Amino acid sequence: MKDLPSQYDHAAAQEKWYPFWESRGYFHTEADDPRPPFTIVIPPPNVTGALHLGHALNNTLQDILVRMKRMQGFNTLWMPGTDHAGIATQAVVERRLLEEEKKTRHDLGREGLVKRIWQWKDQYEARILSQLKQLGCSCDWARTQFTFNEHNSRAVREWFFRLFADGKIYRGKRLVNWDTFLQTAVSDDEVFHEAVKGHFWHFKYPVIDPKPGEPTHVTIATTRPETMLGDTAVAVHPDPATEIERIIAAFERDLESAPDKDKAAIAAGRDAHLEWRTWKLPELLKIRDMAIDGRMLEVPLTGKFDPTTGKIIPGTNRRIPIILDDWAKVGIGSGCVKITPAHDENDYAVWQRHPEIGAINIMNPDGALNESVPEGYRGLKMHTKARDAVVADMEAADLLVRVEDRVIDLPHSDRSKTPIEPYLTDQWFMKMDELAQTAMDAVTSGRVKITPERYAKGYLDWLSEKRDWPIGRQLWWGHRIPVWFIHFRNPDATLERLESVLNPLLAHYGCNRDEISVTYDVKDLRRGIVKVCTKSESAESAFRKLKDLQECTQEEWRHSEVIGNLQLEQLCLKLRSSIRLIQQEDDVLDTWFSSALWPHSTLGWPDETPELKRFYPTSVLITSRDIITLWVARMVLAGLYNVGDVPFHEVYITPKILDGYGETMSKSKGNGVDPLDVIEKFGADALRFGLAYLTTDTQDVKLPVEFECPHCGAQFPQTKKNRQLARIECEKCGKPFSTQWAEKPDDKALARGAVVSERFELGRNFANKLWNAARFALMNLEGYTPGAVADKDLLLEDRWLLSRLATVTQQVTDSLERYRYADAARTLYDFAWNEFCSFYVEMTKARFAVPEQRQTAQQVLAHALDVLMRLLHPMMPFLTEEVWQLLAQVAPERGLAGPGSGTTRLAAAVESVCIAAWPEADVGRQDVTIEEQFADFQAVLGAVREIRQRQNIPPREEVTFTVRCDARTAELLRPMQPYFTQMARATSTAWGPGAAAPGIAASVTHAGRHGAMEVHVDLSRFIDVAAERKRLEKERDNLNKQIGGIESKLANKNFVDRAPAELVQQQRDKLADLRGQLSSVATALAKLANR
RNA sequence: GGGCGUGUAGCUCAGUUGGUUAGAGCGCUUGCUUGACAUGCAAGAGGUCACAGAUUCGAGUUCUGUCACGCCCACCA
Repeated sequence: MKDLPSQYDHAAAQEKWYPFWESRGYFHTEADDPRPPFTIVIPPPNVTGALHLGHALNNTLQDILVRMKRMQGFNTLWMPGTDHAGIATQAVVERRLLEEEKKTRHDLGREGLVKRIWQWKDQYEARILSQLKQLGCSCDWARTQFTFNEHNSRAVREWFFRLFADGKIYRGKRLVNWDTFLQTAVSDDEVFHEAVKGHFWHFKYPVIDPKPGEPTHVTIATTRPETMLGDTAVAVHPDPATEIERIIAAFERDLESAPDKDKAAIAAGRDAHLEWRTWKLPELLKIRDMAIDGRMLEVPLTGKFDPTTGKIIPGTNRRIPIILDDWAKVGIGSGCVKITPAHDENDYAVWQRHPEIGAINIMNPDGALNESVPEGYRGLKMHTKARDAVVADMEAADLLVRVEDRVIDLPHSDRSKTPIEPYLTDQWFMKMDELAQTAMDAVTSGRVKITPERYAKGYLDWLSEKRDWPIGRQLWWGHRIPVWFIHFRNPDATLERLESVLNPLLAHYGCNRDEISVTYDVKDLRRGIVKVCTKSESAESAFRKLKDLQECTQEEWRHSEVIGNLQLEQLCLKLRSSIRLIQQEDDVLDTWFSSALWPHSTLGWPDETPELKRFYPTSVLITSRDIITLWVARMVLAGLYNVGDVPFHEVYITPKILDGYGETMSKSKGNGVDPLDVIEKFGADALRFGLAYLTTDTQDVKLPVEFECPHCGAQFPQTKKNRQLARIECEKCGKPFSTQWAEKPDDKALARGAVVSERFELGRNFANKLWNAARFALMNLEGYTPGAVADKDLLLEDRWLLSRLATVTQQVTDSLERYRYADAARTLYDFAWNEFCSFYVEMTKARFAVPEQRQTAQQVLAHALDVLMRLLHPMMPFLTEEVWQLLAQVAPERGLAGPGSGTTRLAAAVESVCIAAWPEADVGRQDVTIEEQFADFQAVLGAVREIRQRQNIPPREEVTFTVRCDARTAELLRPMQPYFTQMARATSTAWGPGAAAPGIAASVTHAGRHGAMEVHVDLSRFIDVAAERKRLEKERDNLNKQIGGIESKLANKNFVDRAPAELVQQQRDKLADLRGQLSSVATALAKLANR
């Protein structure tokens, strides 16, 4: 034991104990285990990249809970796994493909790309799982899941099929956020807005055959001029005259009620509108009348292109109506607004109100203009070349009125970081009305409880909109939507043929009627199309077979298997004659569609597995707040729909870790922290403890980060400037290095520097403190013999420690059960450091020197260390295991029962702290009196130390002191003499009411349990009069201030009458006590004055 | 524009139902190579609890308003 290093070696402990736990199967659990279950499913990390600090936090919090519950005797299952993260993963692989091989996905083809992504997934999944293990996560690895593995694919197909058969899935034209780089729709949640510098162009559209007195042109303005090629109308407000009056009146009202400082701005707004009324309204009214009259406008640049001149043939431009719609705002610009239904959200809404204007899609999926525009523009990218061309041509045609600079909040795709184009496409949707309601009910009824509660509001607000969920993605990486389109040649006979031709063939190829679901809408049916959803892989392969038979050439047909089977051949001929096309859906499902099933699919659904019965609903979900809607809400509705029960009873939302500037950490910003860097530098225990310590009531937490130079080890703060660099130069030694998080290190050979945070020093230091306390205990447990400890042998400090230990056990358990991680961490930190180490361990030093006290001290120390390790284990698993194992070598049997029994509760320690029982609070040991008595001891000790320090008494010098206090306190303190010697090099010469102050002394007065305690340190050899006087005067002033405060309080009749009597009395006692202290101080001061 | 949250020591944060002199870690000052630990020990300095009102005997804590900051949602031809 003696050769234990004086510093805790976290790397060695991590290397040793994780494999130990895993090999013993502590993390594995079975469904037939009779103990009550406790289940958590991991929020599956995306396989896009390595884990970051946010994951470390989230998973640490889960592990803390899981480890505590395991110790509490639950059958504990923590289900691990990863998410295929459709768009994100495909995007990252495609980006790499382009960078490293200059290839696009089309060069590889669907199969080729998907194969690449699987390779990526294997690589990162392995890395992620390894990171979790290094963090110490006690997941049941044998059950590791992946959202896109075979089983989960089956679950996804099953859910889709049920929804499809239930009529909750439909396909419709919708304006979507189109990512022209990835060529897919992205959801609103995957779009971020970024302010960019842009322009506001004012164009003139000619009026066709203007009558005398009518304007010849209508002016419109746009930030996206290229969209004019898809304009199908210009809108004006139906009643601009009334509307402008209403607006002006509103300004007047605001002006009256607004505070003075805002008045100028409001007046300016009103004046602008007054001016508009004067100058713009008359013309707008004319245009309004023209709209009523059904007059048309010409959209420039949309006519027939003449290749010989390179110009538009005059008179061929598209003609569009002027329509009345209050989307057109009054008081701004000309009051007219162009309408491009296929490329703008609001214009799309206008089209819904005016279906007759139609919509023209002018864009290809790649963001270039399509054949709906004149030849000269085709193939130009919308927001770059097409825009320039349109603006140039409008200017050349003298139809550009003016251009303004303007900052535009441009939507960007979160995945590709390119601008979004609104785009009209066919998309798959899930009807949300009823499903959303069930998810809302689950929370309002309390079946699912969200902590902290405030997050329930966002959840409910979002769901209450009940917006249908666009579930399709135009990607290759993901669950392919299991739908086939069957195009019949004769629309009239569609349904009949479906049953008479398709069904027997499907059956022949191994697909039964109940494995498919058929749907069609009126529009489809008119064109002879039905959609068929396949439930199983066998149904899927039957369709592939049918598709082959339908498409095959004469030659292939002659060699096909159907030849020779007369009945089959007949059917297939019918198939070929009645069906024009069999088409498989290309889209894949939104990632969240499969994530929504996570809690039940990972437990075996759709099969009725023992796991599903045993572990579902899970106990709690721990996740971050930005996916409450995307993920949590959808899991709730999916669970209710598929299994009929909520997926979890509680949801705990974690804090968010921000950098020193309060910004979210991200790879692209370069401010992320790799948990492995922290683990390497400070240890997993330090990281975990530090994270738990930060987890207050979902406060966001700022974590300033530093770079660590790989050459000289110097640390310097990360700034907004240096974190953007791919190559960072050390501020100390000047040598360059890169960081893992830099997006593109320009030099791969560059040494990698870590990004760390000094905030984790707290945990590292704490771990080391605990390690050394344990080391001390182990050294002094030599000769430990398990045996009974009689209550009477317990000294004051033993009773104090056991009382505190009981309280701490209660507090930690309670805090963790309520997700108050920081409270639990702080409680343990304070207790272990300031009570266990600073007092108890210190005091045992004296006792180990006294043979008859040695054994009791050893037993209490071993017991306390045992309990402390168990309490700390969820937060610091490696350190506690290391200590646990060492302790087992010297004290294999230990334990202490509640009071009164007079015996120890000796028990052989179990083989790992992982599976040790969670401590139960010995409430019988809790004793307020003992704790107060101990506080008196601490106060006297503190007073002596304070005087020594203040008087600059050399540490080696012995001092003597007296304590004037009541007799009872004196009785308690007298036996503590050895501790004063050891902890303050001080010897008491008198205790009690009669103890007099030495002639020359420095004094401190302290409010004790039974009146004031005066501590006098004999200073005849050391006195520093000036210092002491200064101190006493300060003390006197402080006392006077307090006395004044209480006196005025007590003089207040209201206080005396209305405050609780108890409190008033308390104040009176306090006042008396303070006055006593004041007089002692005065006496001491007077004495000094005489010197 | 709507919602949620946050302003407490130089920095990062605690402060549970209103009730002694508002706490911790880091940093800072002073003194210590104390036989567990310098990743440590002892002592100390440092705060008008964003601001203004209200309720109350009493407000960091409750209410109203103001200012600043952050996040989410919606919108911006």
